[in-house]
Amino acid sequence: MSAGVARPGHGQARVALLDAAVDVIRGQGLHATTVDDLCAAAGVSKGAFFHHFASKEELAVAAADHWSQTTGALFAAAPYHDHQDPANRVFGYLEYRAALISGPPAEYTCLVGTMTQEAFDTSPAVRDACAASIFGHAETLEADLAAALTDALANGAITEEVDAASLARHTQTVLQGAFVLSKAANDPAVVFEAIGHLRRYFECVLGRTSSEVGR
Amino acid sequence: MSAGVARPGHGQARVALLDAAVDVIRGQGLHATTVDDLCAAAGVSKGAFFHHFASKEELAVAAADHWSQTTGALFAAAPYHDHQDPANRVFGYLEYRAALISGPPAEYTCLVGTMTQEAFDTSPAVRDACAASIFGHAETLEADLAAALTDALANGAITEEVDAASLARHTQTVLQGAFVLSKAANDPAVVFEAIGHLRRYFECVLGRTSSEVGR
DNA sequence: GACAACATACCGACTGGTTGGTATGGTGTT
DNA sequence: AACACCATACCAACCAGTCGGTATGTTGTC
Repeated sequence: MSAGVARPGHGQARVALLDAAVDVIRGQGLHATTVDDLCAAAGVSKGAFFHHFASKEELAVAAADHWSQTTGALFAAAPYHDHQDPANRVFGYLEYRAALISGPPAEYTCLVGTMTQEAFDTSPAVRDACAASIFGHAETLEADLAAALTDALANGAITEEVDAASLARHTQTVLQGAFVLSKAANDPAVVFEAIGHLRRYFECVLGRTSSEVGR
Repeated sequence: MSAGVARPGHGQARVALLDAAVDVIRGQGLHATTVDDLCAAAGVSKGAFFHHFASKEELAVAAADHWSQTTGALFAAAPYHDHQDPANRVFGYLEYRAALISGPPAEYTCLVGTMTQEAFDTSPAVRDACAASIFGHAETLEADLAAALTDALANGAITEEVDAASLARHTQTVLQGAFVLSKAANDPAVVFEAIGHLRRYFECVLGRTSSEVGR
């Protein structure tokens, strides 16, 4: 994804380093990734690194923010928002997540999920940035889930309404867990499996199937 | 949990180090944990460390195996196996998992889930040991789930049977994901939430409620 | 049961390579 | 010429792993 060999142009070192951080850290974790690793992957010198970031920890925080922004933009522009029915937007989100899974785990797993585990005790700043990214992304699903739930309640499809915010968080729970198992097995199949279970759960909670979602 | 101050008795250094590894690595990850950290936590010298383990990586593999054995024994002796109904054994498992959640995240989260993320690219041996632990534990749920599913199918509670092995894996997916979110938020509540969603999913898939499980 | 011979368990100072971070110098743009 | 941007050389701290040595059993022999 990132440059690698070719040296980035003038003024591009910062983003090159952030992109490299996403690639490398997802594979080997934050602490196993050295500053030199990042510089090499970004095709940038150590001077450039410390010109833009005061410390490795500051880069990690910036990488988490960068991740939030790039993935946020990706999902904001995704086609599933076009569905009229809010439930279809929810199912469309799951389909879109599945469509993003390809290649080795380091390319489709989540940066902030990986960093969270390591940063928990060693760096509150990184941990908080990761938390903001995960829970911030979950919040983008809340409105659609809430609308789908009230629709289902009005239609009589369900009798009991579960909490939309909690359901949105659960989506991230399942995906993060799927990434862990997927890395352990070194196999993307686990992620598809998990998304399938999550879709079935949503069908149950929303009292309907997802068959009408255009594939 | 482990000794800490008091020096362990003769012949106890190995288990002291393994117990210390479980505690420390769950908090700060594998690579951020130094050999000296582990020796200090175990109350053992560096010489003892390298007497028992040829390298830090070998300790990590041994710690994963140790984790498999201790947790395996814990769950094997857990009371949920006593239920007559296989579905109740499944719901009892979830209750038992929830009952284990208390204190800070480093005390209730999963060692091998934490190490998986870091070891993925850096150490295949550790990754494989983690995978064996996770998927091995999932397999202990398969029989009960399969039995509960065939029961439900026979009772007419459900019409379509989902794969028991996949469902067992999904249990671990949800728990691992819950641990990630729980560390990010530094809050055990997310885990309870996730187990609640998983229970509701099982109720849906098994076509019944879990109310009759003795609390 | 005493004693030699050996094996296992452990200690802690030391080392050589690594790593995060710095100091300084160079280059292009305004 | 001033400034942002970046490269290279370098440093001090750190860390995995080593090594000589001690202490505590264990085993066999008489």
